[in-house]
Amino acid sequence: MGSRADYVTRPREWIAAILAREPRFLSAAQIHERVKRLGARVSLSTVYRTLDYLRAKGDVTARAEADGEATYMLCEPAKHHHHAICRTCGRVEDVDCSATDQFAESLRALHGFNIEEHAMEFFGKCRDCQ
Amino acid sequence: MGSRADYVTRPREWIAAILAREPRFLSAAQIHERVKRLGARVSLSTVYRTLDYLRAKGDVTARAEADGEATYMLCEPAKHHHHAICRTCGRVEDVDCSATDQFAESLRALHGFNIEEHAMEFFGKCRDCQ
DNA sequence: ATATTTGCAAATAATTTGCACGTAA
DNA sequence: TTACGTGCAAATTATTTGCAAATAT
Repeated sequence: MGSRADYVTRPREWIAAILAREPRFLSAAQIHERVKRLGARVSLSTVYRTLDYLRAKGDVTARAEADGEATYMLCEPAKHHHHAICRTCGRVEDVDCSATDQFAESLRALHGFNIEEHAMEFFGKCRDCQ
Repeated sequence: MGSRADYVTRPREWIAAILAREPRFLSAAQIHERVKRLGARVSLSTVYRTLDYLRAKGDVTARAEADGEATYMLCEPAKHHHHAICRTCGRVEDVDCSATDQFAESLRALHGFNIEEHAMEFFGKCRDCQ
């Protein structure tokens, strides 16, 4: 059934290497592309399975793009934080969330990131479901 | 090419009626289901096309669920606001974003909504792309 | 030696599209 | 009448899965 041995294999090393050098969310197809460009032959299904494996390990965060395509990035969700995503190049900066109001300011000061738009979602229990 | 006549048709009426009575994000398949339950026969492709049409009109907002499935809700994105989504029933409350820090408090006070988790995303230009 | 991982090809699932027919204006 | 909308079936796209062969331990 599920794996529990954590074998170190070539495909896993290639995929981890790609993720390690790109601070942006990449789709399975994009990762597959880049692995091939590095001269390795890894099947697309292995890319998917490896990404699931890394996500289960807590090393990778997944995101659904607007069109529904899944994208992945090295990032420990355990440490609660948010993302500043560049509209032009996709680069992701981590942002902590201690002082919500200072976000914009600290983003500009610390990361040189200029917010043009933001989206927030709150999850919890509504009036009727408490 | 694109439509510009806005015909009022049965399928559009059914679908709008479903959306109007559900304050939660619904998938195309769910909407299709409900329309059928009301005794109407509308094809799934028409559901998709109608949702696109309503989104283009600015009446509907779309969202990608965690698994990538698209969901839709009546909601004017023109008026910038955020969403509080119930983890149990999916009910969505609109939240304005004037005073970020008071969100949690005003959500509890105004909507009886208890935040358990939140996600934020910032879009803009990073250092290198300004 | 043996449990895990991989590749390949086929299976799914969500969404889109071509086209002939139906319908609102 | 005629431009627009719909249904149906087939095409696409992203992702998953079965299984035999390859590989890490």
